[in-house]
Amino acid sequence: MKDKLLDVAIDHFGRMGFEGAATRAIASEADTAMSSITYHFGGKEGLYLACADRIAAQVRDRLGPLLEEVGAVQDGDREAARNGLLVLLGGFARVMLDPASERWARFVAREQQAPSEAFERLYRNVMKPVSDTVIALITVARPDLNAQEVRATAVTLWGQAIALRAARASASRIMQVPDLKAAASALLIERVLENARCILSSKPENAG
Amino acid sequence: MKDKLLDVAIDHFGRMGFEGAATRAIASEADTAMSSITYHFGGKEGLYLACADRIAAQVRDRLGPLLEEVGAVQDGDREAARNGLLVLLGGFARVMLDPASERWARFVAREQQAPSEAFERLYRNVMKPVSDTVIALITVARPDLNAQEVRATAVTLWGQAIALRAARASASRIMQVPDLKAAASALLIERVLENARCILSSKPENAG
DNA sequence: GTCTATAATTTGATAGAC
DNA sequence: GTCTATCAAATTATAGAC
Repeated sequence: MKDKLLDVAIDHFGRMGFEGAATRAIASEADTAMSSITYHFGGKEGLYLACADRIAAQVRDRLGPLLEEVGAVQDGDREAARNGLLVLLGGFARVMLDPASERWARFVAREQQAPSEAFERLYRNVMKPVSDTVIALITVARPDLNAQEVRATAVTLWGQAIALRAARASASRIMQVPDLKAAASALLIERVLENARCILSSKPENAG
Repeated sequence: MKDKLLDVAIDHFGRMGFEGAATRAIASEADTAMSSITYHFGGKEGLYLACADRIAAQVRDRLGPLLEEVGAVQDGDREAARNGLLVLLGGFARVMLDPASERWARFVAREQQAPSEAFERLYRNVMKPVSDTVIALITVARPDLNAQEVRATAVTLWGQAIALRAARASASRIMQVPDLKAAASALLIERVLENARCILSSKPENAG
């Protein structure tokens, strides 16, 4: 029952925000009484934070294997770093385009715009582990960039994929399709990776 | 008074969503009575749609001059198309990083995740004019891409800049700064443009 | 653990004075 | 145009039965 409440709550909070979502409506859709929320989570705010923890756990399950796969890369092995980044970025873009990410992505998008304690948990449990790996790989792939340039590259590189979810309504209109189904998604991922190859291969005179 | 109500409403709707925002609180912060909203906008929903129109007008004022500046590019003039795109993308990224866009960006971000009639108005009045120009320019700058690849490139290219606002909380943490002030912003814009140069200059064997 | 019943607030809309 | 007063409905939290 806790899990069902959380799934429904993530959807409601994502669609209507913390204030807009009604615990009564959440409980009702989860086929239980509103007071179950008080019992399990202590109240509306406890439920909200538990949603963040659940999202973090789900995304970790999905990206964790990829993170381990690209794990450690030898210093100076640009080719390996580049390939690792492409695997990671491709996987991330697929998650962003996956219909299953729609529900929790709304929740995360709100937290990005107005971060609360829930964002702290999301950042600590998912975003930071991913970005640490990405930064390490870019440092190897682009030895010509200084530390801050590497971080800025991480932001812009991943931004391409983030926007596929964050600006999804615009993206599907620009692609002239009612929704980002298989064909359009494949094309977008291909572009993200093609752009990434170009970005990560710059300044080849320093290459290894 | 209408304008003051709209400014406050954009902020409240952006922060708490349509359901979460309270007309009473909006009116109060605008130093007027709640019934003013009924009088001027017919109700909560009328106020919400008027917010979208106001945002569209503001962004148009800001991007309009740039759109005209890069306006028409000769077919085959890759250099001009590339430069126009860099001007446009740089201007757009600056808007995304501008603290002034924070308020209305929250409103737009919500509409991207769960589009309503308000998104229609935003798309028609701002996003489409911009994307039409971008697509035309990319078509010239990258003659090796087919029509759908051009559109996908527009999405990913602009995605870099969109994420600077849509994932701002993550971006500032990754850049290790409390907020994206001048120094970090300049670095991010520089990276966006550098990446864009790389992406737009690919396949130079077809170049002009 | 789950439920019903209820208390205390808050909400959007509206009527009507000025 | 702007205000106050008021209504019906919906909100969260809580008490207490089972």
